[in-house]
Amino acid sequence: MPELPEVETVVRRLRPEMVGRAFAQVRVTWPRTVATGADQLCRTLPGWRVAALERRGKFLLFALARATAGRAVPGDGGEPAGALLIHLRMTGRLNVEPPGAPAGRFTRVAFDLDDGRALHFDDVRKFGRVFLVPQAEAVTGMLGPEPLAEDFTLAAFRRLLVGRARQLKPLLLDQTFLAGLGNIYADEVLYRARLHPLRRTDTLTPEETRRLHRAIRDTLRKAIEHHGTSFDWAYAGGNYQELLNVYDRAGQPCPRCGTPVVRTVVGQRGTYYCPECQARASR
DNA sequence: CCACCGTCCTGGCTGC
DNA sequence: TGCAGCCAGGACGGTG
Repeated sequence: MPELPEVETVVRRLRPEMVGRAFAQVRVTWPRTVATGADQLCRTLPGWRVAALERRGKFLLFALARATAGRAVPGDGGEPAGALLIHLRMTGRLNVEPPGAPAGRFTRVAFDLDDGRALHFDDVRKFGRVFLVPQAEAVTGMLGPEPLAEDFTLAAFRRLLVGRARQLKPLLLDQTFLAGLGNIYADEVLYRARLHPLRRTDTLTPEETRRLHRAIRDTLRKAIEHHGTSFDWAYAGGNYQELLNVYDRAGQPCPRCGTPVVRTVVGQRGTYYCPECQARASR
């Protein structure tokens, strides 16, 4: 499922195709996909140009500007459109289709572009969401910091943990704590940091906190580096697994010590870890 | 403040 | 071979 590295990969792939393009007609085949209202999206988006495409957490963020007057500020003067945001959730995919391409079986929203092509939002499970808002912050305002941002330092991470007493796994999945980690990378981060998923933040030693901070950044950076290829494999059902140390590897040997990887459920989520490397108590 | 549960969805898997 | 039933999982809202 798309987490920060996958979304980053999609953004990098789409950016050269989308920036500068203007939206024409929008077609919605599953209205609930559009969290801010399908009718409003279809009415409002045509005529807006993509000024920039960024990632915030697991959101794709299309910053909009008026297609005609280059000076218009999105969201200014009560303008109804300013930012288009898309969250892929479990199975969402975005592709730029050539002119005349028909909507696929799972296409939920089709955005026609001014060059005749179309951006298709396909989503088998219909969990993905599209937002059109005057200000992106209306959607992203609740998110915690970007784990790969320069200012997400060890000191900043320590400050984030002050006064909290939470299990590590649910904490890493909490987007208001930190933006971008999902179930796969949360497990991979904890494996790399050699910390048990149920360890509580208030029991971490300074050294363990340092390891966790480093593991978050290293795991995500490495995943982004490798995602030119692995992302496609994941969706093609290929051996995406080869990049993963513990996720979905129950019973297989830990790459570090050979102990069989264990699967449990933490906070309703399948959770994989090495019972030897990630012992419950600190050591 | 924190944990836990139900909801949304459907392809793919399991088991008979 | 066919099919019923279950599962995964991100985010959110409600409850304890």
